[in-house]
Amino acid sequence: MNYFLVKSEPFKYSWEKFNIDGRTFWDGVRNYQARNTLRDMKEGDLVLFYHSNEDKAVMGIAKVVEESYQDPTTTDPNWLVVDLVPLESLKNPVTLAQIKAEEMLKDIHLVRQGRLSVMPLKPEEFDKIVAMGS
DNA sequence: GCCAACGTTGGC
DNA sequence: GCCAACGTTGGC
Repeated sequence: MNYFLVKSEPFKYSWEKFNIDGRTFWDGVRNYQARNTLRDMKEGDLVLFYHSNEDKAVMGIAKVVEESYQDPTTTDPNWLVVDLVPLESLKNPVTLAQIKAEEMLKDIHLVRQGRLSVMPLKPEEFDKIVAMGS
């Protein structure tokens, strides 16, 4: 079981919209490092859903239900998507400021490499953020 | 709205 | 293959 974090701008695709949809394919990744991470996602892996810009907070937990396949929004074979379903909302969204303030979380990609839109998390980092949000 | 970080592109 | 220029992202 692996753990990840994905980012979305809330006005583009929000956690609320994701919950209404019930399932989505994670498209629009146009960065090789992020693509490689998508490729590593396996069915059943857990993914934190982060809102950039307005909220700057982790909103909830999603689950990978379909491993990577060709991005249906392009014919360019370089790009992939995975299918995600929402699992649960965090009671208290965990803000970027809170994450930065945590000693064990200050080195995660979200902080160190802010522009990356899909990134791996260590199990203990995932657990920590979920615990902070409960 | 500004700016820093950083990935990508293209000229040489 | 290097590196400057440029574009994009995202925090502030």
